[in-house]
Amino acid sequence: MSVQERKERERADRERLILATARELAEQDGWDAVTTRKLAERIEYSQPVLYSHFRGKREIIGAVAIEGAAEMATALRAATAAADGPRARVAALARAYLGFAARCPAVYDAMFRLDGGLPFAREDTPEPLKDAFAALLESLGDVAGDGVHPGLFTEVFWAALHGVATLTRAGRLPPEDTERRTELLVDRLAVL
Amino acid sequence: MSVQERKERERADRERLILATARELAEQDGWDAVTTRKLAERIEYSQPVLYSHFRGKREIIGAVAIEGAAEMATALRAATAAADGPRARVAALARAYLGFAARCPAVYDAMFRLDGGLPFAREDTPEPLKDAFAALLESLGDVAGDGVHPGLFTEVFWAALHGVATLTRAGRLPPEDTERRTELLVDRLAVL
DNA sequence: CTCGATTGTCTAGCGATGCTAGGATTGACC
DNA sequence: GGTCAATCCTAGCATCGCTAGACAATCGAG
Repeated sequence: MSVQERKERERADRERLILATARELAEQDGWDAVTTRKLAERIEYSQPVLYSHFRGKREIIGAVAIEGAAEMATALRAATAAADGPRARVAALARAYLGFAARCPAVYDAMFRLDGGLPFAREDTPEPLKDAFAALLESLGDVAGDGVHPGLFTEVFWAALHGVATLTRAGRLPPEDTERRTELLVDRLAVL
Repeated sequence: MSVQERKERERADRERLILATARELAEQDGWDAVTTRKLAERIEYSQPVLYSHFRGKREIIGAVAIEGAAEMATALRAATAAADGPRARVAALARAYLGFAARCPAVYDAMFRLDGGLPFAREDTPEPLKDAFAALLESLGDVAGDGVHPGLFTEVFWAALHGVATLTRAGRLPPEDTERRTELLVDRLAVL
């Protein structure tokens, strides 16, 4: 069975290579620049090989989104763990979220802007996506305020962060005032 | 000079037809379905005619965005004018904004999600875009709270609405609780 | 060790896309 | 009516995501 195992391992390696390369290309020049041809050339295989791993480009985006969700979750938890006091924790969360969006715009797009064919806000939502939301909920649930459902509050806070992130990157909001915007957001939305 | 005038009039008519058709197609099946071929066929001209009016698809999207901004501005002003009291006015504004985004998703995408080649948040930003922001500012400036710059507050409120609108339509947020989310947003962000 | 069968990979190509060059046709003016 | 410029269309380019079918490598049975 060792031959089989080696093959499976190699296949898994190649799949990781595909995702890493796709991500690299996307971060460099955006997802439109991630063509199946360019991707295939980079991994030194022909195009059809990609389709033996993923149904198509959409599924590649979806896979990157899941990867990214896991990373975001740990980034958020790391940021909030280092802060003390609810105010500082929420502020750290917001900064970490926007920092992730600014640092990895392609991954962020895969997660929240593009169609990766993933189910959201459902039972069959992939675990990493649920967990990323859970990471938000952990810090935001406490500051939802009386009579406000923590999940709903988290959704609203998340949406506000998402709006700032996307509008900023799309050039709709000047990036200089990001810090003041997050301060305002934290101070107004969170009940401390 | 009457011949010239007629020609210019016909040209302007055709340009309006192009935009209306593009918008119709986009609202039906999304902007990806708005191909230059399909668009040309619908207006009963050949493809190159489109390029005598617009530099390309991007510029068509930009033109639709400008149209949409004007409509959104009037929709927002109509909604806020009918409300009395600052709380009701802000709530009406939020509802009108999200209503517009839900009713005209393609136009909304053209305005805030896609690349229409338009400059934003600058001096040379097209007037309708500035005016749409002004429409937001008119109702939100009063509830920014002491010591908070009205423009900054408007940006944040807008970003929050934008986040709710896009995440909802992308299937990231269940649409049922939209009303509760806007209530929360209004109550927390606005200083009454 | 040989020889089918299976697995893996690649070449080549399909239908679409946005966009454009260059020829044809129309229509205004003298 | 003839000339010329403006107008429009046919045809095609490069590129896209994706796939069929040929080819080569590998495996297991005799």
